[in-house]
Amino acid sequence: MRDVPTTSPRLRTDAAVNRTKILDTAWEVFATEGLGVPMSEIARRAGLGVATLYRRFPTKEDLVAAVFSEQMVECGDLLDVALSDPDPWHAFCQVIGQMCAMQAQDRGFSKACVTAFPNTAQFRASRERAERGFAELVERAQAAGALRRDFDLTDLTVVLLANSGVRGDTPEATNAASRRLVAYLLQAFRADGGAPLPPPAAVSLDAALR
Amino acid sequence: MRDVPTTSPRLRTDAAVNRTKILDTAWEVFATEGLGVPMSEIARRAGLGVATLYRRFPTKEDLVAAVFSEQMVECGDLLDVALSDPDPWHAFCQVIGQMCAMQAQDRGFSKACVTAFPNTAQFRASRERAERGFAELVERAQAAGALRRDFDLTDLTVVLLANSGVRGDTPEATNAASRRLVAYLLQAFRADGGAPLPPPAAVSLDAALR
DNA sequence: GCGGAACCGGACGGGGGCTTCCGCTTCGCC
DNA sequence: GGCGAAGCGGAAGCCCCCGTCCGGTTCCGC
Repeated sequence: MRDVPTTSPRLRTDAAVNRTKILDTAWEVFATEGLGVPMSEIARRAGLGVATLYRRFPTKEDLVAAVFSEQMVECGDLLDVALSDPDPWHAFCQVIGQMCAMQAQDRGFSKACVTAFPNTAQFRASRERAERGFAELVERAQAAGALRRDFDLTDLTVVLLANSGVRGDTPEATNAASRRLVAYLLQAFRADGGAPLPPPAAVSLDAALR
Repeated sequence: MRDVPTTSPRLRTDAAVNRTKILDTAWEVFATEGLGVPMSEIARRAGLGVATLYRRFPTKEDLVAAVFSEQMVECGDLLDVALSDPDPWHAFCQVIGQMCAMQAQDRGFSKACVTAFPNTAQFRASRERAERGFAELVERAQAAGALRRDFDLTDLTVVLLANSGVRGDTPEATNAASRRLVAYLLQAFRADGGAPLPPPAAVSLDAALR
């Protein structure tokens, strides 16, 4: 999937290996440190020269888009699973929860969602598919009387943006805070209410942004 | 208040005027464009040289901290008002709503909350005062049976972080999204539930980050 | 094996932002 | 009004990061 971007004239074997190395390294680094990491650093960690990165991905944005596109596909898959769930409310909760968990665990993903990424065709496609799937899910959950009727599709964006802002001192704290937020929100999304919450998250305002 | 940081040997009148100019300009620019704006740009808009900024505020962080400290005081005042409200739940909602509104209207404020600001004494003081006040408010609201008992003080941080992540294409969209989020969260914080929501916010994932 | 093309890596250029330096100006006390 | 100190402005220094260039190396078809 990742070796055939569009209509590549087939990469030389060593180049293909390096491309994978770059993608894997970038994925890990972006997830851990965020998108602010220099290209040279990624090259260094991948054990390659900078030129190799730029030959494969002409600009940094291209690299980020490539890494991010994998995540977007993951989101789509996640939605497909949810759509085959017989319980619409359970499916709805799963989707929200898992997307937010992905965001919380991957610093780059959050930023990537918000920053400029409208340039890849594949990206647009995945995204529209996800939106359609989510709309279907919402409709089902509302029809079942589980989801409040004034829930709007744009609320998904609000949730994702809000969740992207949540960040703790450690990955664990971030996850905990995200889970806490999601639990509150799902509570609010429910037509009725009343469910136990996960433990409070140990985050502080002093948490570093980068 | 702003002319006597700690134990200043009294500023020359022109210098004091310029200091105010800097502070006002910085406040406006940070609120509008965020913290990413270069020092030179702030100097230009204030009609001053760069050196003047740096003489008054040795580092950019100092300038941001100075601007932000005014906001923090505002937060404290806001809490005092709430503490004199006879209805604890109403007061609680007001505090959450107003703090989030401040954040939503001021791009710099959100970032400033999250980024490094532990360095000013005045800042620490304001903040601790705010925390104590909020704790008091929470206790009252819980005693009145309006706020759920498993609400934790750290949830305020989660709310503020989440709200700081919400950002639309326009200031209006940002405000709308923030209001929407807050309404959902307050709904979830309530011991029971069920209240109408403000209209959905017209934000998109394509919203620019800076 | 061998030749050419694709590939690799480190050094280099360009730009932008934070911060400092220096000669000139302005204020305010006497 | 005069003089010293504080203030001012713009230019220059420094560092970091994106993106490019060139000489050497490795792969792959024949």
